[in-house]
Amino acid sequence: MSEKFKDSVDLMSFLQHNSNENEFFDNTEFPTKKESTNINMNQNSSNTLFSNIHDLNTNPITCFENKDSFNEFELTDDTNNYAQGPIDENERIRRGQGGGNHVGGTSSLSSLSPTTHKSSSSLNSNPLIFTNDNIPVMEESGDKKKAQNRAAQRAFRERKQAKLDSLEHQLKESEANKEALQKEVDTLRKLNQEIHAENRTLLRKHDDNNNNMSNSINYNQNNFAGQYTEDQIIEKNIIHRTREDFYKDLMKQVKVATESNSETIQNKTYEDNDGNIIMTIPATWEYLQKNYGEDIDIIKVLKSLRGKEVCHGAGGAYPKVIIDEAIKRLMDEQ
Amino acid sequence: MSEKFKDSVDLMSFLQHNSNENEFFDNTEFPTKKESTNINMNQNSSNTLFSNIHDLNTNPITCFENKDSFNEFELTDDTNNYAQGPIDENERIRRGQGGGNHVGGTSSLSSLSPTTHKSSSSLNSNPLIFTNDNIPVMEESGDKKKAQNRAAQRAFRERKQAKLDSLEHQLKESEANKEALQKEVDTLRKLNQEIHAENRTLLRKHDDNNNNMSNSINYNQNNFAGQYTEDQIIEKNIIHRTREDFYKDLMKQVKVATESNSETIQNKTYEDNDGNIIMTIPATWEYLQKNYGEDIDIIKVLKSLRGKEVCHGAGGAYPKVIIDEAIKRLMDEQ
DNA sequence: GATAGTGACGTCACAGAT
DNA sequence: ATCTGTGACGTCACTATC
Repeated sequence: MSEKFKDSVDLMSFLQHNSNENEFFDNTEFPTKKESTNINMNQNSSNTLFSNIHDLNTNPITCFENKDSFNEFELTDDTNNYAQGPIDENERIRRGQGGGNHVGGTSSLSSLSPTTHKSSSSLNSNPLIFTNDNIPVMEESGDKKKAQNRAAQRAFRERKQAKLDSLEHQLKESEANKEALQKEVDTLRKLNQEIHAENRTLLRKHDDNNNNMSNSINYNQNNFAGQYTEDQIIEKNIIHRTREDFYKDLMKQVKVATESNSETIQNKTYEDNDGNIIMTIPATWEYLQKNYGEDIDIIKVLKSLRGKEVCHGAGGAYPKVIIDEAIKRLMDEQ
Repeated sequence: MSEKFKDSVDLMSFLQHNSNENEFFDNTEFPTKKESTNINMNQNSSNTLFSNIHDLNTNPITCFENKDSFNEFELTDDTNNYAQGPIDENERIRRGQGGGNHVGGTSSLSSLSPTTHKSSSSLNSNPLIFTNDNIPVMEESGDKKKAQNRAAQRAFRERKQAKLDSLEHQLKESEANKEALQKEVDTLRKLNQEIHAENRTLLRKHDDNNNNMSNSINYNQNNFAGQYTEDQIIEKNIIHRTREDFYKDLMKQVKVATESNSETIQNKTYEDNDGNIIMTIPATWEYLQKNYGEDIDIIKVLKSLRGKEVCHGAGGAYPKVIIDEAIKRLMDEQ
């Protein structure tokens, strides 16, 4: 009963219902020996009541960590507000509900359970209040403890819920980011493919033209004797100019690449005759650093790669397959 | 009390504690009128007990949706397992705990609260069982309902927890994916830049050649009117030829550069504002390899250089002074 | 060593589904 | 009309922390 009305301000209604309730309680599982407890009960109830009113209403701020919790009880007075969201204190009172309906039992009874209950006796500073018969009536601080527990649980639940909400939000955001990134990857890949294709086309055309050119040169040669050297010269000039320009461009590229923090991997990465990607050691380093820099010990990988170099003039190179294998091994180890 | 031991199989211990408890319950808030309730109580308790044993133990599968819930009670028998994870049924019993400790009160009492309680009376098909005195003893289906509620709540909690776990897992995965995608984006972007630069170089080359060609074409044009279209065709061909040649040259040069291992160093070496030579890590590698490849353990040097990186977007670079110092140290060691 | 935090649970109210 | 799912809450046991 004290539990039942613990949070209730409605002392009058409690007192009103009292006699009737006693009628009912005749059939409780725990028959008590005598009377006089009625007075005790009332006394207890009011004690409990007041202590709880103090705990939960007059000074709720002490019970709750954040203002929200507090406002919960201050803002709303809608007693019909069952639908969603936290329930305000009035509503909680109105319902007189919750698992804690220890109807007809004082909290001290809990210490009587066959299970080991240390809390009631060990955790309370003033464990028991005695009537003049020296019969333990109730634990004042036991109820205090209960009030604390209630508040703690409430706060905890709120934190938990907030955490859950945040989690959900994070996930949503992460998924959105992922999608955006995936789109970007697709776009970039496509773009890459296009440019690459263009470059390849240029290359192929170049070869064709080369042939064309030599054909045409031959043709010219056939048709115009003596033009050989001139054609050659022109060709050379063109080549030469091309070379220089190329080199200039290359340098420019390198500069841009360096400045923009974009490395010149292509200089160190190539395909062998079978189409396997081969990376020189510097390229390997870059590759590792770029893609796994935070996650693995690059030097370890390089060490594990030692001796697996394929022939390469510049002091060793590794097939990308081998590198990836080594990375996988190392990551599996971790 | 029936609540207290609702889920308990330990009827004996309950009975043993019974008398003592009655002593204590003398001071409950709800003194009952008479005796004979003792028998009733036992009866009730056993009723309750059995119905709950049935609900929760002998036929637990009816209470829980999934096999996991069921196994919970089958797998573990560790009564000391407080630490984490769900508690098996034995543990639950041992504790005899939970909010539902309606000590000393039957569930029917809840309907006596001043708040409107419809459930007990309206939601139960067989609300009350009467003793031969026609005194309501307990609600058989009330307890049934409670058992159902317990099971439902338990299942719900488990689902909720599973959901939360899954959520966390999803988030983790999503984040990992995100990171991978981000890396891919970076890689692709870089690659794109490179290819694009290459493309641009090609195009510029092309334009240059174009100009060259068009000069000569113009010249030709000047000389041979009406050749315009043919010239255009030629121009196109020539342009292509030039491009291709350019590209070949590019490749050649790159190859030379790579083989001779001389060109690419400068790509990664630069001077800082004070004129100090700074080498990126790949540059360092090349530098070491080229100049000391046979004499020292490059990896050792790199290791000794660790942590001495200066700021460099591409993942670290070392002042040449530092590198040389490290080399000297290592050589002195040997 | 009192207190807060947390895990587990049971109870109730209520909304829907059946 | 009954059952199920869920939100809210309180209680207890235990741990961590100051």
